[in-house]
Amino acid sequence: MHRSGRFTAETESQVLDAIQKLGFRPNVLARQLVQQRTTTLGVMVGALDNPFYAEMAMQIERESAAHGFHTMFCNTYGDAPAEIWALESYLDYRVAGILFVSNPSEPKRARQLIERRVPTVFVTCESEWGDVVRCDDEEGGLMATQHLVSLGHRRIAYFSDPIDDAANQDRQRGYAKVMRKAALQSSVVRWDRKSAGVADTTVSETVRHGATAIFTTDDYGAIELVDAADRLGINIPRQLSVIGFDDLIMSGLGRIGLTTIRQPKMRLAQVAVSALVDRIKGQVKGPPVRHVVPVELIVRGSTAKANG
Amino acid sequence: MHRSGRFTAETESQVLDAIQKLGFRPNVLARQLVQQRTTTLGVMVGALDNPFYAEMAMQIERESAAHGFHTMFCNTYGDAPAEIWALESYLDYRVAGILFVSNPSEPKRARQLIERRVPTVFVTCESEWGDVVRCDDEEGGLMATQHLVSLGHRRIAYFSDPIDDAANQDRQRGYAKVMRKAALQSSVVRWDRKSAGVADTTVSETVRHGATAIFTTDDYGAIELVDAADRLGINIPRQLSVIGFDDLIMSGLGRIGLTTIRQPKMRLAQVAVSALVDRIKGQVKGPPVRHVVPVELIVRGSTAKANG
DNA sequence: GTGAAAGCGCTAACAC
DNA sequence: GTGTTAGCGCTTTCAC
Repeated sequence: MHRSGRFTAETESQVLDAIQKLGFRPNVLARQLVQQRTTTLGVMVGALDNPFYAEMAMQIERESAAHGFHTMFCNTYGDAPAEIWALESYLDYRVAGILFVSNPSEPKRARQLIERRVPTVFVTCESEWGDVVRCDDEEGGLMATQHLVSLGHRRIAYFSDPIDDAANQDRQRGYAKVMRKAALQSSVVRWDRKSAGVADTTVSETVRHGATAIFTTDDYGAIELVDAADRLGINIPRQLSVIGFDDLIMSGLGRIGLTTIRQPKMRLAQVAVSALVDRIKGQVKGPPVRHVVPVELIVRGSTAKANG
Repeated sequence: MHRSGRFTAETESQVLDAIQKLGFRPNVLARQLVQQRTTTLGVMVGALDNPFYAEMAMQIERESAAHGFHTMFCNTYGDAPAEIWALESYLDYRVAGILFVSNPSEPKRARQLIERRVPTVFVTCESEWGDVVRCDDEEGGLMATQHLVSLGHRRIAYFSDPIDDAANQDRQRGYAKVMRKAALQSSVVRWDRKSAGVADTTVSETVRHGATAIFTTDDYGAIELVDAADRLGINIPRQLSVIGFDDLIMSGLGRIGLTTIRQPKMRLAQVAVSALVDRIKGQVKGPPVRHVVPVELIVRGSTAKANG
């Protein structure tokens, strides 16, 4: 604005009033076009009806806004074409950066589309070429399994996600390490939770085979297992201990009371958005950076001493 | 594309290859600038860590994508300045339309900012000047209360949200109508769920005053009440029936088992996005339109016959 | 300091 | 049809 003495204060305020009244707003599109940079972030997130993603999305949006960035969201929903469409749109919009909250369904395509073109950060998931912000998933797996072992459980099953991503693998590795150390036999169950009734049969099988505890790769799955156990009349935690991973808001409800490994979602979002913004501003250059955020064991009612 | 015989097929495919290889993508900003229209939608949504908003956000994003529109989200979080910032940003971005999923915290400011400038649809909330897509909230209130009355309850309390929006009022009106008709005394409790321990004292008070049933204005609140009742040792539904509103995914969990009035979230999103797109394309003109979507009673375990 | 001019990457309108 | 041109609304540069 030209604040010279050229115009009287009156004229100036009249102009300002007019701007207010007419609701004039500078055109961001034009500015961004000429400046060759935007303040838009593209966020790829698994379905928002999964509370973990919803909670992450919320934190990311808040954090981005705090940095002056606007967020465009896409529920990938495991739908590869939709994901590619969104990714291409982000490029067309010349987003300043991209945030993956869940693994791309077509990692190679995603990579060739965006690598070296727009800064990208992977939160809660893995990548060979972009910055990664993750919890210490192996440590979490260790803590979860150790918790169960220290409660006297000997037959502990690990329930893995059908989407076998890095987080899942690391948690499983933590599990396997503790089991080996304790000279216990590992038992990994991969279940497809999409199909109805699968939880029931899987839990029932697992218990029939003698398991007294289950470590599930995420809370949302754990809650389904608890639901199944309830239906089957299997008492939790008396007959079966269940521990999850994530610490969703709903996991803390009295009726759910899920013991779990907490992922600090706000912290993850903060680190991820900061990392992305640093890349965008060019304050960080060079090879991919990895950020690891610590996890925490939250003990609630779904785990108890093994009887006998 | 110029598909004349001017160039050989070979040349053409070479060019196309180059486009692919270099990852050329047309600049949406430039196109939108010259076309004077965008395919971006701005969505104002209460905090995404509230499952109702998360579920709505997901449906809206999916539906928008199906119409070829991109969504920018803002968690209002009841934070008026953040909301205004987002709204102004949407205008700066020249969004094609705006969707309110929760009431603006500053309705007047919001109105003067966007009215007659960009098409706006209010889903699940109310407006005097924009299109509205809502459930039949009064009918829902009627159904919920009728359900409790028909179970033999005489002292039924209505738990209202501190944010006394139109949806809340309509549900309350439905409640009041049924109570009057049944010659029962209404009892409306307004509680501020933000403060800790409030649920406990409020529930305890309500039961002490003789209530055997509570109708809460939303499931998320109802679940908190159930949690409180559990802590207080009040058995649900034996001593206290609880019915909510929304039908969140988590309300259907065995351990929650909340009787509720379902808002069809997918349908709401479809109608809302269609209405908005119609306005954007100019296929609908003139005064605000109201769309009403029917609700449905879902009976689960949190309500039962009144004893005595 | 101030004002004019160039140009960001597209689309639409217009001659040819 | 096909090639050229103007211009969307800004920022930046460069004379003055």
